[in-house]
This record gives sequence, structure tokens and C-alpha cells, in this order.
Amino acid sequence: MIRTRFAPSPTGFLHIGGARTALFAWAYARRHGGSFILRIEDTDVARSTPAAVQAILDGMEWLGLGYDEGPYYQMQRMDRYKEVIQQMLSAGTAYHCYTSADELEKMREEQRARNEKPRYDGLWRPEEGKALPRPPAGVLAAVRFRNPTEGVVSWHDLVKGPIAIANAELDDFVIARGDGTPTYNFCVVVDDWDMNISHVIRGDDHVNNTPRQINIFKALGAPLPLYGHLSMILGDDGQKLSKRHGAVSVMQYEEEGYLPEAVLNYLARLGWSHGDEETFTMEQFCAWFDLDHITASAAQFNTEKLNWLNAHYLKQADDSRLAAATVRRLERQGIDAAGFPGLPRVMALYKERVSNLNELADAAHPFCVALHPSPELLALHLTGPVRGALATLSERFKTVDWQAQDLSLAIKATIAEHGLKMPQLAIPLRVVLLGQPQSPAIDAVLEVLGRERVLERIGRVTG
RNA sequence: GACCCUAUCGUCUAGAGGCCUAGGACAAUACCCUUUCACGGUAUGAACCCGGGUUCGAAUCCCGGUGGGGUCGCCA
Repeated sequence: MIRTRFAPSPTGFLHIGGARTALFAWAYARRHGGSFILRIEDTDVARSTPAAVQAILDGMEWLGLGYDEGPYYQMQRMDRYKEVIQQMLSAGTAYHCYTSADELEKMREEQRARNEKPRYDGLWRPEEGKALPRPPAGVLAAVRFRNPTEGVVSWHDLVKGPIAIANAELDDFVIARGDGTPTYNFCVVVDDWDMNISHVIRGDDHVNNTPRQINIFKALGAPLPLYGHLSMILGDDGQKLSKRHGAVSVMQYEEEGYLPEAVLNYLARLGWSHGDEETFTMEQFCAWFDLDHITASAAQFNTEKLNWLNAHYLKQADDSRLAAATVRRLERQGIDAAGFPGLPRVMALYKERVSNLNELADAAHPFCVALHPSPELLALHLTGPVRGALATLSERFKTVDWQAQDLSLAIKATIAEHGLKMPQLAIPLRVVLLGQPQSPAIDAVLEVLGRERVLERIGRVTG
């Protein structure tokens, strides 16, 4: 049984890198008929917030990444962690350490000054025939894992291949703080064990934690999961993403008018491939997804390609869905679009020309509410001959059959009569009707706008 | 600094020793379509980091260098 998990810490929003990790873990479980588990790693009480938990849940919901189990919260599993720590203490695979945080910091500084790798010096580590110092009064002991000192820890990484790290590179890390709360590297192991996680798919930044975690698994006599480490996503500028540089919430993509299927498809292709396939549904993705075709090196985020994908999915999107999204977006700007019945047809007209929902809403705006063209624009386009032609056209519009073909004939008859070329009338007409010189085919615009609005808007400038 | 990972067009990538005069996509450029702006279509330019091996043959395997990234917390 394949069981994967996504285990974010609730210290901020769900960003693009986390979303991709979740997507891959989710797809792997789906591909193999397994389970995808959501686990909130909230043992850092100082930085975890309920708002961040909600932000992560929101992000996953928007993307449509559903989980089969969870969310589990580590803070609710304290008893279990403490139980395991007691076991390790009595088994001698963990020990109390009374070195204070200040002393540790000082130690690290000195080691760095000597160009050594900063590490715990093992002062409190029990050793055969070694006399331990007397525990200082009033200092709360942290618990450290007694890491093996010899040999190498190796595993076959599902994306990077064989990796080996010498135990000599690892020090005895803290598994429980002075106040008794367990720490990350320890909780992860207990959870992955208890939750029967078979494949740990996570970010590259955890590679160096893996040997430590494997050592704990071994100390506990627990079966090891398989590990796969996904490389980083770099920003559009090639710089690494961080809270102060480029890392944005997936929900910001929603605000910027991206469709979840576009973001998902983009993320899927960032670091994974299936031959030359560029666009695919999540069903196809789940059917194709494998760990063998994941790129081992970091990938640079490319907004232009995301934009292209978004435009691609916009073209395929259902008109009524787009209309609903447009109404919501215009409402945020205080514009009532729900009252305009032609909105779905406006969507059909514009969804092939824009690359996001905000542009679509901007395009729909003048259909719902008359925009008054600027005096400059009117002066530029409404010359004497054009005014005359518009008056003629307006007359024809009063009686014409209101459909694109007939509207087009009315325009053609009018330009012939006034000796104009098509653009000479079509462009001013666009300005009058929509407040801007560009639009889809003018007959289609007229048809969707409706006789009443058209006559009213022409009348406003000619009358 | 130490350790670990990594390296194909500007970007995402295909590529598992001969199929590669290196393929696709985004972006760029040109042209076509056209009732404006877009969409779309066609075409063009654009890459195997460097140096050594192994092999009849290397983008693909090995070693070294260089570049990039990650980690070195009583954060996760």
C-alpha cells in the first residue's frame, strides 16, 4: 500500500514550492491507488498559527488537492512522542543534555572561527567508562539522540539516486527541548512510522535531515520508508525564493486571475515531464506520474509560460463558470455585472483573447456599465464624416434584425453610402460603445450588447 | 569553511552509448490571416559548463575543475 504525506509547518501561507511538493505526493498516491495524508507540523509553538493552518487548507482546496487522511496535528500527538522519548531514554539511544543555548551558541562561534563544522561537543553523551558532569541546578535538560559515530547512512533516493553520508558528519541533535516539547526530526520519524508512510516525498532542503531520521528509525527498530527529494523552485529571476524575495501564496495566483488547472499543469511540468506533453488534465497527470522523470536540479519559475497555460485553459473554460468568476471580480470593484444577461456570451467573445480572469473582467466591464470615452478619444475618432455615418447607422439599427450577420450588412451598407473603409467606422463605433478602440469583431459586440444599449450609447455622442 | 546535491537553447524540458546534422514547449524574430487589438497558422534564430579518461563510438559512463543550490538551530 502506497502512503504519501504532505507535512507543512503552519508558519505562513502555502507557497508555490510547497504546492508542488503536495501535488507530487498527491499524484503519486493517486497513481498507485494509495493514500495521501495531510499532517500539520506545528511543534514550533512560537511560530505556528491557526491562520497559517487555514491558509494552507485554503490553498490546497483551491488547487483541488484532497487528502484521504488528516489533517493530523502534531501538537495533538504529544503523549505518543513523550512515550517514545522515554523508551529511547531507557534504551540508551537518547540522553539528557544540560548545555544551555548560550553555551551552544558560543561553542558554534568558536568552531566557525576555527573553520570547523559547528556541532555539539558531546559533553553529556554517555560513554562506557566516561564520568558525566553533575547536572547543574535549575537547568532544564534537553534530550539528545545518541547518534552512531561510525559508518555511513545511505539510501537510494527516489529522485536523486544513491546518497551516502558519514555518521561522523552528524552530531547528537536535540529531540526534545528543555520544556519537554519534541522537535521536528524526531516527530517526523514517529509520525511517518505510526502513519505507515511508505514514500516520503519532500523538498530538497530535507536531504540533510534524512540520515538523522534514518538513524532514529533504526534506533526505534522501525521499518524505513522510501525517500524522494524534490529540487527547489527558483524565482523568475533565478534567485532562490524566500519570504522576502518572490515567494508568494498560491492564493495570490487566484487573486491575479489564474485558473487552478493552469497552476497545477504548470507546477506538474516544472521538474517533471512526460515526453513532449505540455498540457494535460489532472487525470492524465495522475495516470502518468512517476518518480523516474523528475528533474534532479533546481527549476526556475517562468511566469510567461504560466500565463500561456492560463490562456490555454481560459479558452477551454465553460462560459458560465467564467461569467460567475467575472461577476465576483467586478463586484470586488463595486461593479454590478450580475444584471447583464449577455455576460456568458461576452466570455465566449473574450476568453480567447485574454490571459487571466482579471483581464476578462476588465473586458466585460464596459458591456455591463457604459464607460464614457475620454474627450481626447472622442475627438480623435469622431470626426465630422464619422458622425454622419453613425447617425445613418443608428437609424438602420432601429429596425434591423438583431443578429451579427444583419448587423454586419447594416454596417457595410453604411460605409458604402458614406464612402468609408471598414476600420474608419468600426473603430469609432468601438470607442462609442466600449470606450476603447479595440474589441472583438464589431458585429459580434453589437449583437451581445443588444439594441437598447447600442442605440443609447450612440445617441449619447451623436445626439 | 565542512558536508550533501546538481549542470542540454534566455526559461521549462526530451534524451537511459550509436535512433542526435540534439526534439518539444514558453519567450524572441519574421511572415500569413484580419474589420482594430488579440487569437490562430507558418517559418527562423537559439543549448549538450570546462578538462581529462573509458569505448569502434559519449549529451548520455567515470574522474577532476568550475558554476549553481541545499544543510550545518532546544526552526520545520
